[in-house]
Amino acid sequence: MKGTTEPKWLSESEYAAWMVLIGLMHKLPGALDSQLRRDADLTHFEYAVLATLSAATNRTSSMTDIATFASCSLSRLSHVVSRMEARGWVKRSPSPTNGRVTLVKLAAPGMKKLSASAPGHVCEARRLVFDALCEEQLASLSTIGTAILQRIDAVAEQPEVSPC
Amino acid sequence: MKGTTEPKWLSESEYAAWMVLIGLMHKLPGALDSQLRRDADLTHFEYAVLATLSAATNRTSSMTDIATFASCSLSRLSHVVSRMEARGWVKRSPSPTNGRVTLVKLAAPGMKKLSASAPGHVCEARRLVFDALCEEQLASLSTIGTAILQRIDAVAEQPEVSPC
DNA sequence: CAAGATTGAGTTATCAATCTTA
DNA sequence: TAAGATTGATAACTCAATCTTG
Repeated sequence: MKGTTEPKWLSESEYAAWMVLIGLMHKLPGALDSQLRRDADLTHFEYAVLATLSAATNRTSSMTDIATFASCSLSRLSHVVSRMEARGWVKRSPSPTNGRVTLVKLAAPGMKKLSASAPGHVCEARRLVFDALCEEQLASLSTIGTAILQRIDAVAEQPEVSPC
Repeated sequence: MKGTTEPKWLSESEYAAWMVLIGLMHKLPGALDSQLRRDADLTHFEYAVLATLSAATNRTSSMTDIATFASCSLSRLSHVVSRMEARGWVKRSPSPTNGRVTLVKLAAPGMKKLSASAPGHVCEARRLVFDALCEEQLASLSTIGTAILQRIDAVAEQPEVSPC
């Protein structure tokens, strides 16, 4: 795909893109956490969980489904949901139709928390990302990001197979 | 810039791009960590520190400069460098020209560790990212990422100023 | 036994306070 | 006093082990 470049190492343009991507990966989460922590006493990950639930049917979702949406391990989610439940934002209950499944429901205080923090967070997203991009770049970002995510998901299935 | 969209909320295309970006932020670090932990008993962040030092003049750099390159806090870096020093990978010493500055030098075992783990890591980078993109997308990724990083750095300077 | 989820132990990150030197 | 860096306490994450249900 990249012509005749040596496959084991990165080309100059690849290296440049890699550095940018790594920098983005390290800085964007921190920047989002900063704003939410400062203004709403909320982790970006907690925000993501609240947002996922608010968009779900009946504001309820299973642990596994939330973990899929939020791109995290079930273990991490379980710890976080425990803290959120202790704060009264969500409520856990076993699924009536499948005893193995835990359903998480967004409670009123959690919805209130989300509503209160959403405008500031959206504003920060606009400041950090969308104000910097034109329509074309926005579409490009979606396409490129989606392609990479597909790779990550595919590799997660077969981590041991090394093509090198 | 986005025409007549309501500034407080995201448009459909913005929302789609945002979800992709968040997913990427959550998954890519984990994917890189997985490969390095499994194959080299190394965090991606530790790898980044080693790589930064290997590229520096005399394989030596100040804490502040490393933190800038690796996009992290000085505090986090200090803890990590302590662990790396305990493993014999790097060595700290006060700067002879400025007593406030700590210089970190990449030691032979650290260089060996980096050399041993680099091919596998580069391979994973290729698998996850570059194999999925054409030349044009690669360039686009650099441009877009750079634009966002500039915003993040600018906001980091003036976090309290909210334009909403 | 496998899927869904939880737990606890150990590790790493974050925040605020501190220390030293220019 | 501010820059550069470190430290310790607290909080969060990761991994492996475990538990329960289908």
